[in-house]
Amino acid sequence: MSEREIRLRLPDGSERRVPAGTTAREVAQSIGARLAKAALAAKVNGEVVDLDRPLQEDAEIRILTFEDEEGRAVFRHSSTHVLAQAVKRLWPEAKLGTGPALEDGFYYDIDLPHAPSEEDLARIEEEMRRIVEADYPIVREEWPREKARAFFLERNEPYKVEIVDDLPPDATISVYRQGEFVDLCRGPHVPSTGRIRHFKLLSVSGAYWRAKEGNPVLQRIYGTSFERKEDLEHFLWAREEAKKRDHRRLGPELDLFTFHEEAPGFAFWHPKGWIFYRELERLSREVQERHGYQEVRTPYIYRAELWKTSGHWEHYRDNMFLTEREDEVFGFKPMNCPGHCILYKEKIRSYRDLPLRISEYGPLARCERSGALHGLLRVRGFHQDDAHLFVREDQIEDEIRDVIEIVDEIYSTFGMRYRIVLSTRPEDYMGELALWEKAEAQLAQALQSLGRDFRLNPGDGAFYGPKLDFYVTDALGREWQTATVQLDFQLPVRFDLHYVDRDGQERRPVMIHRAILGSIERFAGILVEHFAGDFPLWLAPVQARVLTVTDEVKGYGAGVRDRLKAAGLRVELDDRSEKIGYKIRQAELEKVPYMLVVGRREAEAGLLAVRSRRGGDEGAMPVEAFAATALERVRSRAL
RNA sequence: GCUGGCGUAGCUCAGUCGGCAGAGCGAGCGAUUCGUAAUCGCUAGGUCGAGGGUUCAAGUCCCUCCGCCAGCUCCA
Repeated sequence: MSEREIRLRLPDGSERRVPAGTTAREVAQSIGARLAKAALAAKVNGEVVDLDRPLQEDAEIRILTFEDEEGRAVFRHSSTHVLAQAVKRLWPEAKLGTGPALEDGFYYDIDLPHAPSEEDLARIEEEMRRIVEADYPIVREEWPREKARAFFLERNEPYKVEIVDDLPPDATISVYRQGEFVDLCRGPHVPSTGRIRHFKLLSVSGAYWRAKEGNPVLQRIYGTSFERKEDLEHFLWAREEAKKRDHRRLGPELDLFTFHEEAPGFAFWHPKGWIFYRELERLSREVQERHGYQEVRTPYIYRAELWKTSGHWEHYRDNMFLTEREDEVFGFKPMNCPGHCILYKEKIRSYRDLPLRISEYGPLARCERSGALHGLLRVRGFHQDDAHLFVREDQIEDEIRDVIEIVDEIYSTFGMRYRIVLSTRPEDYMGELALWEKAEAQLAQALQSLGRDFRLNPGDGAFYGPKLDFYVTDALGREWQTATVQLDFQLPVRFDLHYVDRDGQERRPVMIHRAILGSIERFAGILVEHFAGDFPLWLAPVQARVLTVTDEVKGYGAGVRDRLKAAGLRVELDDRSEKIGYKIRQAELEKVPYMLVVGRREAEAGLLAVRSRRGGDEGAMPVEAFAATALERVRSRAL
């Protein structure tokens, strides 16, 4: 047998020669014992494979560990097999569906006679622990189609049989074996069950087989797993913490907003919540005015004719609130763009008028399906920090750069980081190919010129234009899609928009839909959770509360409150005949940033004693000195 | 919209086998005049989500609807 050699290129650029047939595991071992121990799978020429896969050709290879997104996916995927094995041991009649990895966990859809209870989950976990202890090797086998089909048929796994039957004729059919358990699976997997040491089953819900209504409902068992115990513990802590700061609990508790069944999907903003909401709008207006945006307010109900022109009638009608009057159908606007197109058309536009930036904070309504509603995060009635930019083709790049600067200004104010995803032309695109390519190049160029990393999501754009989506990360590490920049080549055609170019010719502008906070309602909900209701001073509905120690200083307290109010702070007075500790406790629970204690000492010296929610007792100071510091924090929107 | 679960005082929850609707917190009133996270006492507070049914009797059992929750789905 000839000892053929192959060349492997490692991520650090180095190259090494090994005999053909060397496994990824052996490569990892040759790199280092630590890496070999951490190795979960390997990425060979872009394909994620088992560590035991023999390498036959020259390749780029990367050993995947839990630090890699793909490594985690393999780890979680193997976790689902441990889960499935445990369930099959406890309920042999269970029929397995599919069990993929999620971003921070996994699930397995299983046909069980009854929904597993909390106790059942505990039993499954116990069984999983035994499987992990046993440390079964996870072994890949490739089978002929008929063998796989017969095997799963015989084991009474109709869903698996269905998957086998649906695989393309030329597909390699692989199964993975661990102990007595065999699952149809493309893989790859971690080397043995002993790797899945730290896991937790989280919840159960129903899910249709293959996500198709009408199909049988399987029990979807959710769980998560980590390589390190601390990471699992941190994950579970963050989950608990998320529950605690759920905006649906904190909102009413802090008297910000409520929901009522009389108007599902629409928020009632209370006085305190509305102060917070308006501060968000104010920030948006400030930034956008500086960037040359012009705010307008357009109608919220239009004749159906308008929605036919815009294409919403065809594509979005199911999500619209429609109403009929005098034999005519009207629709409440789900978006501002058609109204802004009407504004654009009012005049003949010159190339000099562009870019034209029209912003609006008006009410929007989308009839989200009842099951989709979720506090402020998914509502039917909302407002966006919306704007439509009408630009020449050659202005796209500059304009995108300007939008990204706005995004920066706004998100840095909240101390939130974000990442950008560029989605490009889908298969069913409309419009000219040349325009698409030019626009996509400008989007990428804008990002590159600002030195921004971004992920490419090829083919995920809308049929009318490519887009940028922004995902912000909150204090618990959760990601939220908020800002979006959407190029639109179709609406200008539908509304027959044009401008007169330098040469006197009429040309088609490109429209850019963009929102930075997105739905302000939704963003408000995200912020409540991000700050756990503990808002920075500029957002706090009540910025300071004057607390009197005894009744004899009521008058002084009222005076202090009035002076601070006059200075421009949002201040309340608590002069009830309660003990100071009680008043402080209450103010703390209401998350008031500054508690200003006034007793006889302060009254005599003309001072106030500052206690800040974050810093505790900060000592006494003159009223005006406090006002000046506080106002400066508000002005700078300090965190 | 679909699957499953839930709905009792402002909030959190208890309510057994169908047999007089409860607690804590909060609220109101009164007393207390106190120095950095809970002073004491008294009082009020309910269409048990809505409608229908079974029963001598329904918070409890059955049906329909509404809302909420976990998912699915959707997200021109």
